[in-house]
Amino acid sequence: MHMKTGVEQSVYAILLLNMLPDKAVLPGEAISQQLGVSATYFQKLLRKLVSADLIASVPGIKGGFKLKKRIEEIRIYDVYLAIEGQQTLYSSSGILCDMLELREEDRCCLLSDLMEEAENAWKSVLKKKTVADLAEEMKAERFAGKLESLKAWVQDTMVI
Amino acid sequence: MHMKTGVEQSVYAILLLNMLPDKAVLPGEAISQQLGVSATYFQKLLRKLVSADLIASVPGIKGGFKLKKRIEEIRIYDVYLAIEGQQTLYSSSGILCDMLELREEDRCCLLSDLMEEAENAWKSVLKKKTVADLAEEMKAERFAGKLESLKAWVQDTMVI
DNA sequence: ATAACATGGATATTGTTTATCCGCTTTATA
DNA sequence: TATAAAGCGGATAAACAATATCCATGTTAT
Repeated sequence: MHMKTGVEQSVYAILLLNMLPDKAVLPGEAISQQLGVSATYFQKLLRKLVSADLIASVPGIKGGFKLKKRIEEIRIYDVYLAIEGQQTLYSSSGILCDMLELREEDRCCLLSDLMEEAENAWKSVLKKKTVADLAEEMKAERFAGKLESLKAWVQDTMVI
Repeated sequence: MHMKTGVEQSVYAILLLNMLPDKAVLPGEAISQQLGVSATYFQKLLRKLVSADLIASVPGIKGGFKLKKRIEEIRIYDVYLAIEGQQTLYSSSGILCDMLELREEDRCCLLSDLMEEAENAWKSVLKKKTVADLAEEMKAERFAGKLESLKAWVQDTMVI
């Protein structure tokens, strides 16, 4: 039971895209190179972010990706949902139904309600924080110098 | 990202063991047969419950498993922990460290704190409920008849 | 027309979970 | 004291999910 690495990668990709000036885009390959992850696979994840309407894609030469929403409007939960999908953390395998010889419709799993509550508690924390909050944290002094290099890289790499 | 099926199986196994009179045990094979799961694999899970001190095992002929703690003292969280282990739901892959060229020791993952908080929120729900609470819910009328059959099966199958 | 990009499907690789097998120890009982 | 039935632990296989690659296609600036 472990969160996919794509969630972390996506959050940082979004932070990169946020450094773009208006109208500019960043090619998928450049992003994955900066993140240090598999380019071909990360393209698949970028697709999921597009489907979730978090980022937009521009095809053709001078194409790439850019934000579709402002980072203030992108919760960590939204990124999680885009990458991991709707699947719940727990789903009953119906053991109790089988043991008690009840029909599935009777919803006889004793754990479902609790697990749902737990998952909601978990999600609600992810809903509290936006990518903008993280961008704010990234302004800390200890990052300052390196952050400038990163912004410079974006300026160099973006296409307009 | 999905919880192992062993957690649900273990909870119901514990509920079965709770139907045993003092001194009696239930062989692992009988338990897995009742649950309708793979016997050889479920033995491994039973071992984890033993290691976690939730149940006790008795070797030799007339051996088997019985509860070590009262179900009032077994939280769903304890079962989860026994089966899934200490591994956290999220762990940083250090992407930001790499991008900003910082050392790992600088703990520069922006998500870690949030994810830890979310996981704690999740766990705290699992800590609120004990297996005894579920045993109580199982007394509902709609289960009544079948529950008696189950208890009868335990009486028939247990060894003393 | 061409080159650089995203798209989507098919497929391979890797890792984790689930499942099996076997040789071992333990213990009640014949 | 031999035996049978149980748990124990290590090695290994099978099934599944996550990660990664490849390729044919569509789009667009030059």
